[in-house]
Amino acid sequence: MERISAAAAAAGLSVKTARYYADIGLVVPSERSASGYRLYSRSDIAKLEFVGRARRYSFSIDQCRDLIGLYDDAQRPSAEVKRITLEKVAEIDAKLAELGKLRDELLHLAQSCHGDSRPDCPILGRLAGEAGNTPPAPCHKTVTKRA
Amino acid sequence: MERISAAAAAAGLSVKTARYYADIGLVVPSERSASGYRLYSRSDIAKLEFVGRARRYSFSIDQCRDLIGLYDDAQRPSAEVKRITLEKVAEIDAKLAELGKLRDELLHLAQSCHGDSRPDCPILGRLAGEAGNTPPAPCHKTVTKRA
DNA sequence: TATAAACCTTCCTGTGAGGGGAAGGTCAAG
DNA sequence: CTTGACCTTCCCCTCACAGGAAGGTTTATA
Repeated sequence: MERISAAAAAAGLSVKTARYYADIGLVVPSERSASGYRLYSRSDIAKLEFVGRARRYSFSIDQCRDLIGLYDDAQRPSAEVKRITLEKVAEIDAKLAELGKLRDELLHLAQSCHGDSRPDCPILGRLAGEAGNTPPAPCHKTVTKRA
Repeated sequence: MERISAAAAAAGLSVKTARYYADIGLVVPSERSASGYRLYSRSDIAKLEFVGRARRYSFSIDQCRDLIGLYDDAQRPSAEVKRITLEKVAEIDAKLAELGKLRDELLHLAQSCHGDSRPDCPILGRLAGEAGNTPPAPCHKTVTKRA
């Protein structure tokens, strides 16, 4: 039975985060000491680690709740876990598409700006609603290399 | 001089959003009616549109504040605007890299899961901290086509 | 044994960018 | 004169915590 700072450290989380997870009922330590200290069992700490990892994989707290439920349920069908994971992948894909489009448009704007000390600036012109020549066609063949 | 709902509609924003921008001093309507109604001039509405567009380009409110300042300043050097824009592009690139890595790892996990009704699931195993075979190498050559 | 340091507790506030809704004032049409 | 569509301010909610205050507990040291 570890106290909160040891448990959080073991799971790679901050004390604040561990306390928060306890408050919202995500990972509730199985015991309290006589003086009211939260006491984390080995299994509690494993759950903290689990959630920490899932959060780093960008699962939301609600999704973590689902995953912990499945993790706790020895009878869970793996299909459910796979479904949630693929859902997350789709989410990320949508975000990637949106951000990629944004990036391309902004870069296009920046490239069309001479960027000197003259006040004339096509970026502001565009933001101000000027027509601009051809709204950067969704040319997503050239993807900037990531990492 | 338009009242807030007409102004917001013209700029493609919600009334709440327009009011918020006024509250935080981002786009303050130039007049108030005798009864206290916010009254937006043509130029105020243009600024609302400007900010709306910049927000859609994922500029933060603070960045919008900078951009509006430059937009208002007829003497601004376009270099400053270009700098902010390229800064934003770099920000987005970082986000894209991070999300791309996440996506690849999650997809790798999902693909290694048979996804049937059996309880055995490598995704949960991995989240629970099992070693797993080779943490998905940062193979960023195959990027999912966006859009 | 006294005390200081290092823990722990609960409670409150703040973040970004607004959304939802209550209570109440204003304005045009019927 | 009343209805309904506007408008105002005010306050609480979101998400996933972080920061800090006030006060209790435990442990190490002088």
